[in-house]
Amino acid sequence: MTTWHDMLREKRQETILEAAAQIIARKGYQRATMKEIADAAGIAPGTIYLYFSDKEDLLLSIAEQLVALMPQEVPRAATPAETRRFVQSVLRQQLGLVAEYRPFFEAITAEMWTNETLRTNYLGRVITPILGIIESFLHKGIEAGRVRSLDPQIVSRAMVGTIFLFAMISDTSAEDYLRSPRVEQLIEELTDFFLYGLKQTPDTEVSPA
Amino acid sequence: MTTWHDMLREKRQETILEAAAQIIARKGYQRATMKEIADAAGIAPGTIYLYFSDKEDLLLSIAEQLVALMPQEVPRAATPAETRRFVQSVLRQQLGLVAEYRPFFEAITAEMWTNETLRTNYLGRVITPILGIIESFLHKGIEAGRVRSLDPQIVSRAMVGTIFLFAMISDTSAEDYLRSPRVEQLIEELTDFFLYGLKQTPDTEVSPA
Amino acid sequence: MTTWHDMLREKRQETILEAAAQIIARKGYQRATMKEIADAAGIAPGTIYLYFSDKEDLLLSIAEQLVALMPQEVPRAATPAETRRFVQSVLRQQLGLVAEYRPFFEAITAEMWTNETLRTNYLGRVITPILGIIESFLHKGIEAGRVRSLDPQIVSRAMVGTIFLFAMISDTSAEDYLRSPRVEQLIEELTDFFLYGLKQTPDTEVSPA
Amino acid sequence: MTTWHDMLREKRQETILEAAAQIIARKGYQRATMKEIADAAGIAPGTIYLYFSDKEDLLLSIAEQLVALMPQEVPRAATPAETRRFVQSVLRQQLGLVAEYRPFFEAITAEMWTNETLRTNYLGRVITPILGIIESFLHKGIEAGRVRSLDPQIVSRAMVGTIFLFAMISDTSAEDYLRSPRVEQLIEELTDFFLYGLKQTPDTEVSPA
DNA sequence: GATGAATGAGTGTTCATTCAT
DNA sequence: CATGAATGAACACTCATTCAT
Repeated sequence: MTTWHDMLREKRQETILEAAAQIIARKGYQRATMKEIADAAGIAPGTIYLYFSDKEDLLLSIAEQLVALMPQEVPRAATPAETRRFVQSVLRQQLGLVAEYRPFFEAITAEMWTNETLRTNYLGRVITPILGIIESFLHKGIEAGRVRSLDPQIVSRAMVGTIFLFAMISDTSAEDYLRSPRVEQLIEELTDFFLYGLKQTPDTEVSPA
Repeated sequence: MTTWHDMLREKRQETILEAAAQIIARKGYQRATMKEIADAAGIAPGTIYLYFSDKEDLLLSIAEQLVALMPQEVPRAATPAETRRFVQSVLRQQLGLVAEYRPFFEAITAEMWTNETLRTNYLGRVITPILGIIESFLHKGIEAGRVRSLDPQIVSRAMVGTIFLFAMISDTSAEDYLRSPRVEQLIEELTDFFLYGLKQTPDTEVSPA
Repeated sequence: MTTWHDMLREKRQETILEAAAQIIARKGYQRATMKEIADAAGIAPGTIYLYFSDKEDLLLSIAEQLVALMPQEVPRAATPAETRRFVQSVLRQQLGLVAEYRPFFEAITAEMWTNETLRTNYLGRVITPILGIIESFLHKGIEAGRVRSLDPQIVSRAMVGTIFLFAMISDTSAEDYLRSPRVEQLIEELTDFFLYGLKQTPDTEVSPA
Repeated sequence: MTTWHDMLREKRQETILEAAAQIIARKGYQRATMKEIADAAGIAPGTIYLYFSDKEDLLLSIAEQLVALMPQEVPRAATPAETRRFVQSVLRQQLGLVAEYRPFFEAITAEMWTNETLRTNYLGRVITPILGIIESFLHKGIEAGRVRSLDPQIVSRAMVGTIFLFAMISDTSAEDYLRSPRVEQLIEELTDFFLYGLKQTPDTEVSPA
């Protein structure tokens, strides 16, 4: 077994990937140079090619990392109270991931618009699964009468869109919603909004915790 | 008056800008070459420089176009029924703009993540005003007791995030939500979601049209 | 006779040539643009081509102007006193020409080093004639015993080199030797130097005017 | 110690600089292309940029080479006979330098007329020091009564102008005065001319060797 | 004749990638 | 394995020249 050897190799790969994500997130894929990435990783440019086939591979590997991170499950919700818990879980999980792996998300987000391969991968393997989890939950909720009869496809996208926007503005603007304890307030407000909407109705139960 | 001459010049500028937006939206700012843009506009590369100082100017001018498009006003809402109308107006207006000027939005969106100048301009002059309009509406609604006591900053961002996501996936995926009549259904569903949330409550009035 | 017409045409040619010399002298032939020259001449770029075949032609025409200016004669010197007058005449004539047509000289001087055609023309038709006049004078002077037995080719070049250097530094540096009354002092000193050299000898007659 | 490595690097730099001087001397700075220079140096265009920041740097480095070459001293002259030796030394030294590094001189000479930076550097660091040495010598000579009372500023410029002209025509024309043994004759004649001038005087001691 | 908008060939420079050490 | 010097294709931009008006 070259276990020891393999671990070293994997460690080095990770170092490079982190450096790449950092640089690409900041400057964009096109503007990031292999030299810069190598410098940030503390190695020579040529060495990158011993671990990745080319620059594009670096980008796709960053996306792959995100894919690997994505949770396959979210706590099921069976009772009405769990609808709230589900929404909170999704928000907390996703916003938490973004906060932790921000350079990776940013690197991919910035590039996906104009890179077919990347978009397919990212949307298909990162976004779509989340949408699927949410949609699936909504379906069951609607069937069980716990959720109003809304189009799950549309509502799931609205929720992901919200997460997406907060993820993005948190870094690019001064409004850092993802730094705790702000993130907890954010989750609370969004949950409330998603559950009960804008409208004041006489008997809506507001945030029953 | 060289009105005729000026119009010709403006027309040409527009042609170039449209071609540039098209190409940049598809390939990204960095990958788009001046030659390609010139070809798409049906002119020689050098001609672009008679109308724009450089490639960057082309990009900023695309952003400027978007800025110019942004509406300064949205119908005020005074009565409960108008809360619905306001949400619908915002959605219809924004989704409509995106649908019509999609290449412009896409070109800027793709580049803004890694371009400080552009981001400042775009966020500050296109996104922030919309957020402001929504926030202001929510404030008044809350004061008037028409809207539940939610954080306007957060809710406005959730709504814009939703719009943003539909705008983006509409072109890049097979799911074209913005082509009528689907867009009308989308607006209806989102309005409903935003107004009343997910939760089924015994006496929530659902979509009273 | 299109005399009137021809004069107009010639006048316009001259205007363009002066503008060209001005710009080219300042920025160099390569850096000078046809647009700049046209602007300086108060016409449109295209118009230049009605008077000159191309940019190179402009340069060669400037050289041609200098050729036309060159005097064919310099006062003969027969008596000893006239040796001084000859040297003074050459200096005054050449330095005067340079002072008056400086842009033309500068434009050509800057470009001749790297332009075969120009160099051939300029050296052959402007410099060589002057050298010839001086050489011829020296020959006769030597034969007549008025001038020491020096190599006329070499001495004539030394004199022209001196003129050349003063012509050039007069504009480029702060040392403007060509502005009167300094030029008169310059001529006087140079004449003295050329006639009697550096060396203090007991009975050398110094500047007997 | 990367001494060996450093030497290789320096050698490569020199090769590029020589190629650049060659090409620029022949075609002029503007007309010389980086591709041509690279070809002449036997490398790829991109490689030049590993040694020089840009084309301008190449030109300034050529000038810098000349600056480095300039002698700081010339033999002092104390006795009358040494006046002759001083003049000869200056001529021999300067003409020798030019002959050896002609491409460097030509490249700079051709460009300096229209390049402010270059002119300042070249005149200030190459020409002015020589003028200073000559002027200083003349001053002392005049004080000591060995040299006639001439304006040192003017005479030094006349001498440098002479050197300048021979340097230039030697390559550009068919008259190659700088190839030995002609250069020795040139030095002899010029020394004689500078020391005693044109005028035949009854008792001037001619070239006492 | 005069114009100046349009052209498109030409060039400096960057940077992903290779490969001799 | 790691290096980093060398490569050369690619691209933004300039400007002499043309020609429809």
